[in-house]
Parts: sequence; structure tokens; C-alpha cells
Amino acid sequence: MGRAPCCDKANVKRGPWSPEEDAKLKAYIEQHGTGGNWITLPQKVGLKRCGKSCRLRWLNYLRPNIKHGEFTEEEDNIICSLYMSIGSRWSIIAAQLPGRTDNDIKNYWNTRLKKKLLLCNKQRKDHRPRTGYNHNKLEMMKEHENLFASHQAINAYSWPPQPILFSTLIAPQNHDLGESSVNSHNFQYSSDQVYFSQDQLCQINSTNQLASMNSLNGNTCNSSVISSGYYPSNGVINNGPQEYTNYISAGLDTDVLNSTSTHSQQVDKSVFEMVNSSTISTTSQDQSTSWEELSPLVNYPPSVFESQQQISPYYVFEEPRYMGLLKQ
DNA sequence: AAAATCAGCAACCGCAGTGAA
DNA sequence: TTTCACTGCGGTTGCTGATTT
Repeated sequence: MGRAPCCDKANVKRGPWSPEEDAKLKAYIEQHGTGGNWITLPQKVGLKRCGKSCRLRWLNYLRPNIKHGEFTEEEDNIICSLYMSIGSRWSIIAAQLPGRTDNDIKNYWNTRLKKKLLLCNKQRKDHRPRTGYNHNKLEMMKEHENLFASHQAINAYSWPPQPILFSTLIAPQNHDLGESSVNSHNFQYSSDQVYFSQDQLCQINSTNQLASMNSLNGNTCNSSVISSGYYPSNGVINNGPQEYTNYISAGLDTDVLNSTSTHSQQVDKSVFEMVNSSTISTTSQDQSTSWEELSPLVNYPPSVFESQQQISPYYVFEEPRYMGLLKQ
């Protein structure tokens, strides 16, 4: 026995919406609201549409203050940066771009931005001297495609490795942060800041806990989404609280964090060992190739890719304040 | 000029999470 | 505690106009 359909598909209109349908739906919702029930809404409005379809039409097209059309450079940067950090969490990304819908951003990424990134980076590579890390271009493109196709399914540490891989391992020690007694290896936190490992983040993403965390303490999406920041290559931060806000941060309930699986602890431990071993530079270099290929719009500290000796665990975004996360 | 191909995007589908009963 | 209707999300599809052959 399968799941019951959300509506009677035989008696439901599908395909593009007519202006009349748009007008009906818009007028009704503006006057009465959605009533919290999309399934019954079409009947109330007098539309032969599925409730899901109405919801989608409203959210993506009819609701007020929707922006369509050209994305700005700033928006491009935000999308790129967030995509590299959290992957295809379009709703979260959309939350950082007022007026943009997740569908719009998804389409924009798939049809244009991804290509723009690849092209942009190809040009950059063509003008750069080759380093010791030799990679056939075709292979790199293949690798690319594979990464894009599979990144959702693969282990959290496979990709994207660079930006947040070591975030928790060298979380600031010289500030007034509380440290979790339960799982200090994985994260540190103050009352409103938590530093994730990539593994945790991916797990959170994969189970939609990130959204739940928002509601747990009433924060908006602004507080849940990754912020990017630059962590000095010497691993020491001296500039005070402002820099904290640049890290991967979220306002959330520590009980939720503590509930993350032991897998993250194991992986974190192995990564921690990697950091302390000599193999890290090689590994990092390998991984960063893909990352580098895909993220030409992100500015890195020079040491990330140019040096095999230093690993800078944080990346810097051109204008982190656009993330809506920095305290002004 | 016509056919084929490509690109953009609106809409759909199905799964997972949530919360009320 | 379980069930199930409903919502939200991300991936995919398919239509349409633009571009290329």
C-alpha cells in the first residue's frame, strides 16, 4: 500500500498557471491568508489545483517582494560561498537573499552560476604557473562532475573539504567560550555561538536539524546559516569577539548538538590526528584542487593553496557582512 | 527557412520531517 | 506511542524561446 496522494490527480489542473488563476489565488491569500492548510485552499479559492501547486505558486511567484531576474555580484558571492559550505541547501541559501526563492537560486546555480564558476576558474588556472600538483584538465573536469553529482551522497568529509574541515579542531582557545563537557572534541560554544565540524554540519543538514534548531530557540535563519571567516594561519585569534561571528556559527540548543552521532566524534578524532600528522599537507592539497576549481569567487588566505606547509582552516568571503551574520 | 540543439525556468514529484489526534 | 495528514525541501522534468547548424 502506497502513500495516499495529496490530491485527486485526475481532477486537478496541471501545468503553467494562467493570469486568472494567479489573480484568484493572490487575492484570496491577501485577504484571508493561507489558513495554514494548503490542501483545502484550492477549494476555498475555487481553483482546480493541487494544494502543493498553490503553495509553490504563491511562494515562488505571487507573494510580495519576490525578486526575479538578474542576480547581483553580491548575490553570486553569497550563493557560491554558501554552496561551497553547505551544499545544495537552497532554502537556507535563499534565506540569506531577501526576495529570492530557493527555486530561483537552484535554477540559477544549475544553469548559470556553476558554469560561470568553472569558466572563471579555468581562465584563472590558464594564467597561473603550474604547481607541483599535476592534474590533467579532462580528469579535473571529470572529477568535478563526479563531485557535483555525488556530493550529497558521500561521506561528510569527502567534499567540500577545505572551508570547514578543521573548524572545531582549532576553535579559539583564548576567548571566553564555554566548552562542552560532553563532547568537547567536536565543538565549543558560548551561549549563542557554536563551532561545528564539517561532519556535524553535514549530519545536521542531512537530517534537517538545522531548521529545527532555529525553532528551538526562536532564531531566524540568519543565525543558523554558515558564516565564513578567516582564521589566521598561526591558529591564534587576538582580535576579540568580532571575529567569533565570522566562524561557522549558529544559535542552537546544545542538547541537539549533543545528540549528534558518535560517528562525528570518530571522524573528528581521525581528522584531529590527520592535522597532527605529516600527511596533512598532501591530503589537503589533493582536496583543495577540487575546492579551488569550484570556488574562484572566494578569496583565500594565500597560504591555503600556495603553501604545503600551512593549513589555513578558514576561508574568507569577499564581504562576509552580506551573510547577515556579522555583528555590526 | 527549417530542423536540431541548447538554455532557462516554472512546475511537478516524491521523500522526510512535524505535529496533532 | 503510534498513525497519518500535511508541509517543506531538493531533485527532476518538460515546456518554451533562443541559438546554432
